[in-house]
Amino acid sequence: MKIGILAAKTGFSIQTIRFYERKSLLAAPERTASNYRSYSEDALKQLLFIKQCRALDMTIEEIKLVLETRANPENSCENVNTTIDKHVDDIEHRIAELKLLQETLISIRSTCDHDKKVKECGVLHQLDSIAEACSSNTDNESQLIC
Amino acid sequence: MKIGILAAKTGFSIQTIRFYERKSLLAAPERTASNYRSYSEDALKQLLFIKQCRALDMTIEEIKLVLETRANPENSCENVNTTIDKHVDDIEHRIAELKLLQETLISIRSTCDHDKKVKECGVLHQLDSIAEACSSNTDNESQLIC
DNA sequence: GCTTGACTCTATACCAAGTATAGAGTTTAC
DNA sequence: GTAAACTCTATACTTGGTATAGAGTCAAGC
Repeated sequence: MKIGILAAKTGFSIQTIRFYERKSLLAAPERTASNYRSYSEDALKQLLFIKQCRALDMTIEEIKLVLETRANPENSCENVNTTIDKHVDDIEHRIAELKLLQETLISIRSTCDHDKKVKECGVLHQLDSIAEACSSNTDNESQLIC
Repeated sequence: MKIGILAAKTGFSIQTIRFYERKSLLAAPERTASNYRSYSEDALKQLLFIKQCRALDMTIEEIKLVLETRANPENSCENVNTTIDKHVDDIEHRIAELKLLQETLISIRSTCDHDKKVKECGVLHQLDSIAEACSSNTDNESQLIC
């Protein structure tokens, strides 16, 4: 199967498939006489597996590790689980951060109703006054937003 | 004030300050006779303002827009508000995505207790079987995880 | 006057995870 | 035979910085 078909079947772009090959996430396939890549069904399965991992936001390095672990059925799957656990944790932190940011944004946004001029804009004044406060406070480390 | 002092006062690294100058986020400062950058208090305030914006996850292009808008007090502040609104929206979507991902990860993770072998690992089986299912289903668009 | 260390300068390369392009060759359909 | 569609390699670009090399500058101590 040529790369265009594989791309259509997996939903990856042709460039991304070649990129994964360069990154050793996907083995270099056979070539035709005219140097076109020729993929097996296994390559398709591998790419779909990779797709699941990417959908779970794993990095390429992490996926490489999972693929290596998976290659030997007698291996312990411990580091696969560790990878998943780490992600669950990371995502939890990220959600917390985003929620805080969301609140800050909404709070700032509430200080300007609509279509005012710059000099009257509560949003800009907020941003300025926080900056001012940080400027006069030399102890940057202890502040949330500075 | 030299760049090292400015870096210490703002919490940005020296490289980042020079990077912002290259990106036209910060005006090129005066130079000393020996070609060292020499910053004013205004540059400090500008950087602290930029810091607030970055803390709100604005991109450099967005910050540039806000700075340009801010430069003229008679301007309408509408696009500043639009920028903030867009961010609130983006973050909401991102949080929803992450929550879904979190659930998927936890669900997959629950299929492997601890220190099993690869061939018995529920996590790997899950990843595989989703990939299999996607492989036999040609209608990729309508599926959540494929 | 000389050296040492701390500071700054420019230019360039690197990170992740791809995307986009140019320019060349190949295959397929009519 | 030719045109469209496909593939190839190589390279540059994206974002928001970070890290390095190699050179120049400045202040302090001897």
